[in-house]
Amino acid sequence: MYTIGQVSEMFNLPISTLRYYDKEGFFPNLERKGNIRYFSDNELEALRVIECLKKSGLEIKDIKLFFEWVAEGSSSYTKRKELFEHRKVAVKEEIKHLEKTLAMLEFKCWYYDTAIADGNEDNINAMLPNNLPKEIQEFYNKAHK
Amino acid sequence: MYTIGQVSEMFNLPISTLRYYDKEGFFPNLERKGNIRYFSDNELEALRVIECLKKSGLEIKDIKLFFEWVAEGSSSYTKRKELFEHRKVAVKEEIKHLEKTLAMLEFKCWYYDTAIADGNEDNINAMLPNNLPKEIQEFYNKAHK
DNA sequence: ATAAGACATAAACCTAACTTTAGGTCAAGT
DNA sequence: ACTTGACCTAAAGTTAGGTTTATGTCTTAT
Repeated sequence: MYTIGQVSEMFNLPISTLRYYDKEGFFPNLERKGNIRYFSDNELEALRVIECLKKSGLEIKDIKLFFEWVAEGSSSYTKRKELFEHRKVAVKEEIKHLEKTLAMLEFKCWYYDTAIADGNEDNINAMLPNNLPKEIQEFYNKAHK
Repeated sequence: MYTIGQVSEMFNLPISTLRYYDKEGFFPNLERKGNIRYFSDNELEALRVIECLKKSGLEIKDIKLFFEWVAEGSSSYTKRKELFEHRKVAVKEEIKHLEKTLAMLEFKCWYYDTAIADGNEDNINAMLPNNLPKEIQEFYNKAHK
């Protein structure tokens, strides 16, 4: 059993955020003793799920919906499974998008390394868009496709 | 040369967003003929940089700063290079975080597959936290570390 | 000549996800 | 007795990043 202050430290989340999540109904089984919240492992796992779903791109109102499904019991297993499957697809796409972003960043780092060495961007611009060094050309193409 | 409507289609961005970016100073060399904007390859590349920096987690006000550095010319090459290096680190961290998220999603998919097959969560709960099937245990550990 | 469609501006408006404020309870230490 | 520190609530406030609205211009097709 943990107080809200302890959970705040453990998850590096402001106390106000934990209260907000509670108000949103994310801890339906949270225990209280004399108005004070006590978090159990149950709530810690709920917090991990919240962070996971949030990171996957789900909005708070839809995470709320998920916790309503949990409250419905075993009849909602299939719905819950499908939610996680869809989130998996979304996260995989997001990672791909970030890898494209990374390619642009690699290109730009090379660009400025070269510009610093040359003192100007003339040589680089002469190589664009198809005569860059092999490895850099790959970054460039990935970032521009 | 492209009109704002064409660029909007090409980048799948609302016209209002392009005007907003312009107002923020992201297209310092944008040409106008009789008050109408004409976007060149220059501005398209600026848009790619904006999307890249935004995706990397940079705020609009800091992207603004970057375009001010560009306007300063070659004296800001080093600053610009450092910005891209830092963004690279940030994106790599973000990808790692998403991979952890993905591990949680994989675990949850298995969890509900099993719950659906069993009709309840009892068997699963008996395996937690250390006696899961090998592959699933790895997802679980990654998601809970 | 008039209606439609693409362009323009300034300024007000919107939304999500918190965060802050103002006020209060309660237990422990000095 | 009183101050400190951790907890509580309800309600108002904040912020980023656009988006919408109201109004107007200009060109082109009917």
